[in-house]
Order: sequence, then C-alpha cells, then structure tokens
Amino acid sequence: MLKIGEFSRLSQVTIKTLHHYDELGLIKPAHIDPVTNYRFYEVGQLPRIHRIMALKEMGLSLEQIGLMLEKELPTDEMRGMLHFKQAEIQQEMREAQRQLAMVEFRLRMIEAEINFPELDVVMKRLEPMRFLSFFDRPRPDLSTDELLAHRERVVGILRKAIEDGVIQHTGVVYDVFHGETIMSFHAPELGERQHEILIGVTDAQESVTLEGIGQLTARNEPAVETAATIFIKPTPGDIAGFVEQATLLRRWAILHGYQPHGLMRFFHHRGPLQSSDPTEFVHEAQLPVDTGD
Amino acid sequence: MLKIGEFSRLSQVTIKTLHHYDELGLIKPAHIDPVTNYRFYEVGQLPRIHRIMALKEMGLSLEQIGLMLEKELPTDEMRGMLHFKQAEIQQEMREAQRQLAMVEFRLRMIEAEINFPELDVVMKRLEPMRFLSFFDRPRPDLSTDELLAHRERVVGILRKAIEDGVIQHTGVVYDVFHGETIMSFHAPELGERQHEILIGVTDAQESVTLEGIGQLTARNEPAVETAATIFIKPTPGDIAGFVEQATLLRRWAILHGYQPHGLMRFFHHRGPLQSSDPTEFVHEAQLPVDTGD
DNA sequence: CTTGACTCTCCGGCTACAGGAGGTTGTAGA
DNA sequence: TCTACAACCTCCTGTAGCCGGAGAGTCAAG
Repeated sequence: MLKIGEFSRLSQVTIKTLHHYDELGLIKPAHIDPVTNYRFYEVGQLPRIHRIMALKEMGLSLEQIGLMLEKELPTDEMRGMLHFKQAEIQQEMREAQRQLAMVEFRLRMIEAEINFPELDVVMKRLEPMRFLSFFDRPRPDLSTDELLAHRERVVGILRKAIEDGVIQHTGVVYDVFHGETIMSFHAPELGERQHEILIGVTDAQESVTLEGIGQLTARNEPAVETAATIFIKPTPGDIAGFVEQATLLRRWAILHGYQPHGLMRFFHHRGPLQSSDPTEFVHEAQLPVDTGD
Repeated sequence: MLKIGEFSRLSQVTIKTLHHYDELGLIKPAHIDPVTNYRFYEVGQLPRIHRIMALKEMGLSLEQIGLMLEKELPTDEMRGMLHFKQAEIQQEMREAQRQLAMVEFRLRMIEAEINFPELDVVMKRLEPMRFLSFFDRPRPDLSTDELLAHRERVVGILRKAIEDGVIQHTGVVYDVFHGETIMSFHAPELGERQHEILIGVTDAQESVTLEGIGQLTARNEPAVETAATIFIKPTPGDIAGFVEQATLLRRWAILHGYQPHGLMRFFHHRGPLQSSDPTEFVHEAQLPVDTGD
C-alpha cells in the first residue's frame, strides 16, 4: 500500500493529476481510508497509470483513454481510434507547417527593411452565388482620360439598371481582370483589355441586355476557397498599388502551399460607388486557391 | 456604419468573436448606440480585424496580438515575438512527430497479430543521486542453480549491511547488466558475466567494504532522461521475458528518435526483496536516452 | 505536545470562444 | 396599427486538463 505521495513519486505523476484521474474514474486507489479519505494505491497499479501516461503522450484525450482501458475493447475499435488519431496528428502537422510559413513570411517582410506594404492574408470561403457577368472590352486606342470616361459611362448604365429594378442585385460586386495582370487593363500593350464585372443577383434573375453596353450573362459560381487581403490605397489612380498587392497575394498563396486556381477578384468594401472620398476606399483582393483538402 | 451582423459577414468573423474582442479591447466598434447598446463598425475597421485574424492564424495568442497591434511597437520586439513563435511552432512539430511515431508504433503492435507483449513507454527524468555500486562477477562455470544460490548469498549480505546501518540506503535499488544484453548474465557463452547493483544512498555515505563480497564504490550519478516501461512477469525465472522487454524498449526509443545513451537499468517496484510471491512482481526498465533538447 | 510534512476537499483560474436563456430593437408585411 | 420575425443585447455556463491556494484534518518524530 502506497500513500498518494509515494505513488506519485514512483509514477512521476503529480498528486493533482492523480486526484483528477480518481475523480474521472481513470484510476481509482486500491483502497480509501473511510475515516481520513486518504488514498492508498498498490504497486500493482503502476502499469495502469503508466499506460495512461503513455496514451496521453500520444495525444489522446482522457475520455478516449478511459475507453481504451476498458478491458476487452475490441481490437478493431482500438485500431480505429488510433488511425483516427493518426490522421488528426497529421492534420495538426500540416497546420503547424502553415503557421510556420506565415510566421516566416512575416519575418522576411520585416527583415526586408523596405517599407513593405502591409499584407494580412486570411482564408475565406465564398459561398456559391449567382452573378450577372458583364465583359467590358474598351477599344485599345483610348487614352487614359477616355478610358476613365468610358468606365464612368458603363457604371452609370449599370447603376441605372439597378435603380430601375432591371437588375436585382445582392450588393456584392466584383471586378475581375482577365489578362496577365490588372495592369494589362491600363497598359494595353501588355495584352487584350478585358475587364469583367460580376454583380451578385438573386437566383431568379435571368440574363439581361442593356442599352448601350450589351448583354449581361447570368451564371452560377460554385463555392470557392480564397486567400483574401484587405487593403487601403489612398491615392485614387494608384494602379501600381493594386498590382503590387495582387502580385504579393499570389506569392503569399504559393509560399503557403496554396495553388492559385482562377482569377483574382477585387471586392470594394468602399469604392467609387459608395464614397466620393478616395481616402476612405477599402478594397479586398480575393484569390481562389486549391486547399488540397 | 455597419451593424455587427454585416461586419461579421464581411470579415467572416462570428458575432460572438467580435463581442469577445470588444470585451478584450482588441477591436472596439467605432460607435456604440448609448440607448440600445448596438455596436456599429466602420468599413475602415476591416483591415484591423483582418490583421487580427491573420495573426491568429499564425497561432499567436490574443494577448500577443493585442501587443502587436499597439501601433509603434518597435520592430525589434515584433521580430522577437515572431522568432519566439517560430521556435514554438517548431517545437510543436517535433512533438507531433513524436506522437505520430508513438501512434504508429502502437498500430504496428496491433497489426502484428502476435500476442505482443504490452509496452507502455513513458519518458522519465531521473534526479541526480548518489549510489553505492557493487559489481557482481560470478565465476562463469556456475550452473543455474549455483548461480541462484550465489545471488541469494550476495543479496543476503547486502540486506544485512543495510540492517546493520553500514549502508544507509534511500530505498532505490537498480539492477544494471553490463554486456550485450541481460541474457549474457545467464548465458555466459555470450560474454562476460557482469551485473551491477546500484543502491541509492545519502550524500554522506562513503564507499564501504563488506565481508564476503568486497568493495562497494560510492559515486554520484547525474540526472538523466530515460525511456521507462513497467512490466509484470508472473513467471519467476522468465529471463527471456526480461530480455524481450529490454530489446523492445530499446527499439521503441530508437524509433521515436531517442538515442540510447548508457545501460538499461531495472528497478523493482516489487521484487524478491519486497515480496515472496513472484506473481506480484512489478518491474521497471529504464533506458537512458539523449533527448536532443 | 508540538512541529512539519502530508493529505483531504473545495473553489477559482487558464484559452478563446460557443451555446443558450431571456429580453429589447428594427423592419416588413397584413 | 398590429404582428411576426430577424437581429441584437447582456449574462451565465461549459469546454480540457489540470494548477494554485485556502482552510482544515492526519501522521510520525522529537
């Protein structure tokens, strides 16, 4: 018969823990003095506490350990639990990998003492949604001013369609730049100017044709995982800022083991449609990726 | 101004979490209606919540995040925290590796449908301690019976020394077998018979010479990490059982990335000295290892 | 008989929220 | 105007695996 202190010393398990396990029924003292409530253990209980600690070091919960200790647990169940735990640990390791990548990315950002743009990337899942898609393909020979005027006209028509109820939108509007980078939209020598506007709409909404710009095609987009970053660009025409952010986001994704999968979308939490003060603009770039899950 | 629900939708952060962060002061609503207590956020707060989530995904605690968000936190401190976190994650990964090794070891034990011996290994730290060391080197030509008689004589002399107070022991007694395996002690053709008995003693205890067996040398053993397993061998003379357990423990350590470092020790929680009933024997094998820490 | 080591039970704390009760507010349709 | 019903509020409890401490009883030695 060993008092709890000695049992604790032999097994290297703290008294608090033994109390705890007693309460949970994991290992009960062989004898309890009914007068003093002192716990008395036996040497023969050492294998059991040892087994508990071994299972615990494997990362199993006390509840699971309790199950495994019930003698006559079928081998299959045991195997099942272990396989499950195995998968869990592997998942944890992947998670740790990702965390490590993030920390190291951030460290590199600090080390490169350049005044690096802030980049806080978060994984976001976009729910499946129905969109009206409008492709804007301005003539390549427009000057910058002409291009801006052109866009204003397009936005005006779209806004009017919304006000008239021709388009019942959900408030979600994306800009998607097809082509090498967003840059290509503004520097036509880099490729074809193609800019897609996606307007979130109700399931009932069908394709529509609008005077002056042509057809908006309805389509359903599936759910997609994205790497997303929010950014603020106080300078209105700062296209370079957009490009930089987009490039950086793409690099972030790749460095963190996500395969970019589709075109980057820009969502304007507060853009030209919501505010006239460019210093208040808040944009969000979202890059669809394969998570590998 | 966004109500909490909308802010939650945009940021993909649950309302509960926003409440929580408000309480902690991580991100407070731009405005709170003094009548209804409704929280109102601004679009401009999206970058901050985004940054919080990004830092959280790196595994930082909310407290740390709070520190990092205090503007003007010196770059050095930032770097320091990240480096610390980096080390922490790497530690976690090593831990996960170990857990995985343990789970897989156990799975293999199950898969090998042989009635595998139970093996619950736990890491234990042995505190530094002073021992009296006695080397038992019986003549190689003894028969098994003669060997047992010899050992009984040795143990008798030691016990008497303890009773007489010549040895003030602490209750800790180890058997250490020098040579290829324990087996060599019982099968002399495998090597020299060498068996060391370590008797834990007080710091004051000096080396002693005992009539009939010779000198016991006092020495201090440093603290050491061990892989330890407790086992029960109901059959008294089951040397093979000891050997098997020892072999298995050594393999366990290697498979789990611990470099064995020294000789295996056997500690008898209940052995011939404490009980005359061999079915009650409880032994513990301890293998000193390098943990690499 | 006292001292100090040991043990007991009970309570609070740790992290980062989730869930739910019970009540108020805001909005849209009948 | 009434009535749903969604959205929001505060407050309380629970999670996992213990640790720390308070306050009180127990045990062995001097």
